[in-house]
Amino acid sequence: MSIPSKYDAQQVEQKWYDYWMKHQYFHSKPDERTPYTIVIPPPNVTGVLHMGHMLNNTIQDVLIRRARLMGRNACWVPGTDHASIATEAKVVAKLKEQEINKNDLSREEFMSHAWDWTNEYGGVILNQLKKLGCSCDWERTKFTLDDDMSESVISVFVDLFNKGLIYRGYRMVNWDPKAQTTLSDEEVIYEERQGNLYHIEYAIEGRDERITIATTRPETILGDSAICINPNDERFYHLKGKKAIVPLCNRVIPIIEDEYVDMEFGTGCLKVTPAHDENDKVLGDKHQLEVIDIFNADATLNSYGLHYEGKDRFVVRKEISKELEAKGFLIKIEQHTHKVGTSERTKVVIEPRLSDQWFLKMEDLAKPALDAVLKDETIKLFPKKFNNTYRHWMENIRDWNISRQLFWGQQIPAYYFGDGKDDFVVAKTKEEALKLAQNKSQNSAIQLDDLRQDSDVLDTWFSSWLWPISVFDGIRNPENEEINYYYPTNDLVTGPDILFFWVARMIVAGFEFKDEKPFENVYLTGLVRDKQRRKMSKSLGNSPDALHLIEQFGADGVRVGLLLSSAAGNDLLFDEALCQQGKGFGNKIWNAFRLIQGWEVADIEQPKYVKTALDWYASNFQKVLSEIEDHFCKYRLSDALMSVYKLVWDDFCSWLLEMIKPAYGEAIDRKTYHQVVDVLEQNLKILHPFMPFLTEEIWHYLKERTPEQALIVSNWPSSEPINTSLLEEFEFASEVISGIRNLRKEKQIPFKTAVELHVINNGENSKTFDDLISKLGNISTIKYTDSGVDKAFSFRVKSNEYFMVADIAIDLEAEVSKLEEELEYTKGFLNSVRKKLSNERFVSNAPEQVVASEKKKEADALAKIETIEASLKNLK
RNA sequence: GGGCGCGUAGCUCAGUUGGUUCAGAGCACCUGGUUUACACCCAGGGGGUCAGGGGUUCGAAUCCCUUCGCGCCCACCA
Repeated sequence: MSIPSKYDAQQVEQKWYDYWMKHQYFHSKPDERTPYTIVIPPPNVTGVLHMGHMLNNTIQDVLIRRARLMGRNACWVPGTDHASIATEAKVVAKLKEQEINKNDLSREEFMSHAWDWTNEYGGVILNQLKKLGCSCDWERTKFTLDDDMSESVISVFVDLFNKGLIYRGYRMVNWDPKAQTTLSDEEVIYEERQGNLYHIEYAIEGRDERITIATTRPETILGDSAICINPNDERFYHLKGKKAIVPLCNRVIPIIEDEYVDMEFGTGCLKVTPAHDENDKVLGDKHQLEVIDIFNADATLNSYGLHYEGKDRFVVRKEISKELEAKGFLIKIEQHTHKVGTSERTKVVIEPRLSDQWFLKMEDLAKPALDAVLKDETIKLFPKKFNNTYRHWMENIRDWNISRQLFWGQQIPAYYFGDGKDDFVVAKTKEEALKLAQNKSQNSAIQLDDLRQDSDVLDTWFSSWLWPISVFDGIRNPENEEINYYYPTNDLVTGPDILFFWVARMIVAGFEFKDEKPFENVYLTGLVRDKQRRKMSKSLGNSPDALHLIEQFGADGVRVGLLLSSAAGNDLLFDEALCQQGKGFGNKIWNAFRLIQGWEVADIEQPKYVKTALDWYASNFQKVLSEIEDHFCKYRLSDALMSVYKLVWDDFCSWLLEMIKPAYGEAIDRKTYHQVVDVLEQNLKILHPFMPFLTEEIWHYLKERTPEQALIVSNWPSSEPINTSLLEEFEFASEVISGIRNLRKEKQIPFKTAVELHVINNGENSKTFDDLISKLGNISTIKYTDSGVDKAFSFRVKSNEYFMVADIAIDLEAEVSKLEEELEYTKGFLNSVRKKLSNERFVSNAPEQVVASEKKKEADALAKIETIEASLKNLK
C-alpha cells in the first residue's frame, strides 16, 4: 500500500464518515453495556452552522467518542428545534418578499408556508455537523414539532393544568409589537438608553393650581387613571383627596396616596397608567383604578389616543411633547438614562401590556431543581461559578408565561365553548374536550363545531424543556425500555446564555415528569468571539464560514483549533491560526506515521537501548494518560488535548522516535518495529476523540482491519503501573542531552562531529540511558572518571560534572570567566538558602518537608561549588 | 441600585488547601540548523514588581483590606 506524502483531509474525512455510517457505529440501542447519553441542544431547524455550534458540537463529539472507546454504549441524540418566534419571524420576512402579509393568511395557510420552509432549509445544519465528524445517532433525529414530540407537549400541558399549575391570567406581559406576541421575561433584553424625563403639569380640579409629574413616556398620559403622591410628603398635603385633570384629554382623575412613591425622585409625584406599566398596574389594583389601554397590538394609538389615533408610539411621543409644550403643560425636559426592554428576536422596544395569557406556576416546581444543583449536587455545573447565577434565578423564579400569539408551534389545547371567563376546558383532543365541555356546562347539546380552540401556541421552550425525556418517548410511554435505559442522560453541553431558558427548565421537567434529574453534568461553553473580543454575529459579519474552515484545515484541524483554547465557561477568542496549528499537528502525526511505515524491517537483533526507550515511553504514556483522565473528569478539554498534543509531539516524535530510529540507510529489527506500531496505536486511541478522521486513516494503514476492528470502536488504553524511577532517570538523561546540545551550539561543534563525554559521577545518575545519551548527543564514548579533564568544555547536571572532549581549540579565558560566573551565582544561591535556614522561626514553624528540601538545596549547592572550583583549578 | 467573576510573558490562558510542579504552558518572537519523516520541521534562547497600594505570616500570585481597570448576571425607581 503506497502512502501519500501529503494527507488529504477532504477525501479521507468523507471516506471514513461514510464507513462509520455504513457500519452503524453511531447507532445505539439498549444492551447490557452501561449507557453514555448526550442529547444535543437542538439548533434552530432553519439555522446554519456557526462557530458556536462548531465548538459546542466538537466538545460533545469528543465526549461521546471517548465514552464509546471506553466501552460505554454511547448514544448522542441529534435534532432540531422549531424555535417558534425566531422561525416565524424568518417565514414572515420571506412571505413579505413575496408580498404576502401574514395577517392575510389563515393559520393553516401560514403553517403550510412554514412547513415548506422547514422542509427546504430544515436539517441543513445537521448535515453540516456531519462534516465536522459528529457521531450522532442519526436514526434518532428528532424535531420538536414531530407528531410524537407535540403529543408529549400537549399531554404535559394537560397534566399540569389538571394539577392546577397552569392558569389563565389577565396580566401585564412583555409585548413585542412587531411580532405581535408576548415574550417571556428571559426574552427581553434590557439596554441602557439615553432618554428624556418630561416634566408635565396637571391642573387641579377646582383650584388655580397645578401639580407637576415626571415621566419618560409622555404619550401614556392619555391612559392615566390617577396621580400618586407619598402620604408623608408635606409638599402635597393640601392636595389629598383632590382631583387632577389630564392635559389634552381633560379626563378627571383622582390624586391617590401610596408610600410606593419615592419622594426624592423626579418631582416626588407620579402619574399612574395601569395599562402600560407593571408598577402602575399594582397601584391600580390596590386603589381600584380604571385601566385604560391606549395602544393597538402594533403599538399605534387606539381611539383613546384622540387625534393621535393610528400613529406609532414614538411618533406620538415627539408630537405630544410639542403639543404639551405649545399649550404650556410641558415645563421641562431633563436628560435621563434608563434601561429599556427590547425583544431578543425583533429588537423592538417591548411594551408592557395587559392581556389574557397562560402561565405556569413555577415556585413549587423549582424546589427540587434548586436542591439538585445546590444542595444535593446530583447535578454538577462546569464551571462551578454558574451555581450562583443558577441559585439567584431559581430563588427568584416567577410564573412562566407560556403562551405566544404565533402560529408556529403547538397550539394550546384549551377549548372555549361559551363567552364566559371560565367557559373553557383543557384536553388532549377535541373529542375529549367535547365531553368535558358538555359536562362542565351541563349542556349535552354542545357540538364539536361549537368548540373554539385557543389560538395561541406554546412558548418554544415549553417543548424543549422536555427534550431529554421526549426524545426517548418518556412522556407518552413512561416505562418504555429506551427511557429506562438512557435516562438520565450523562452530559449536557451548552452555552451559559440558555442556562435559564433551557437548562434550568429541563431540570424542573426532569423532576416533575420523571422524578429524576435529566443529566448529571452540565458543561457550559464560552461564547465564541473574534480576536477583538466581539461576539460573533451575522450582523457584524465577523463569523468565519464554518464549512469553509473545514475545507481549509480539515475537520480534525478545526476541531483541534477550537479546543486548544476553550476552557469551560471561558469565552473563546477564535483565531484561524489555531486551526492552522490543528492542521499542523495532523501533519506531524501523519509524518511520524510515514516515518515508521517507511522503515525497512529486517530480522536482526534489537539494540539494547530500545527496551529502555520503550519502557520509558510506556511509563510516560501512563503518566500522561492519568493526567488526561483527570482533565476529562474536570471537563478541562483543552488541557486534555494539550496533554495529548505534547505527548505525541514531544515525547513520541521528538524523543522516542529519535531514540529508536535506525541510522540512515539501516534497517530496523522486526521486534522494535512491531513494538513501535503498538505504541503508535495507543497514541491513536487517545487522539481519536479529538481527531477522528486522521487517526482512523492511519489505523487502517498500519494493519489490515475488519470493520469490527475500526478505531472508533476499539478500546481506550487501560491503565498500567508506572515506573517512576525510570521516569526520573530519563529526566536526568534529558538534561544531560540538553547540556550536550547547548555546548555544541555554543562552541559550534556540529552534530556530525562525534565527541567523547567524560563524567565525574557524584552518585546522581544511573547508566541506564547512557546508550541513548550517546545516540542523541552523538557521543563516541562515555567515560567515568574521578578527576576533571584538561582543556575540555564542561557542564553540570545536578552534582555531576560532564566534560566534552572534542578536537577543538578552547578559549581558556572565556571558559574561566563562564565558570566564575556560575560559581558566583551558586554562592549567592547558597547564601539565600542559608539565610532562610538560619532563621529560627522558619526552622521551627515550617513543615519538616520544606526544611528538609532547603537543606538538600544547601548540600547540592555546596557540592556544585566544589566541582566548579575543581574545574577552575583544572583550567588554570 | 444589588450580586458574581476577572486583572499572571507580546497574545490566549494554567497555577487546587499559603511552602519543589511557583513563577508555568501553548502560540508569537529571536538565534542557529535543510541531501538522512515533517521548514506545517529540528535544536536553543530572551521575555513577567503575578493591575497599584497596604496588612496578616517565618513565608503571599495564592488569605484580608483598599484603589484602579474590565466583564457578566439580576432589579419596577416614574
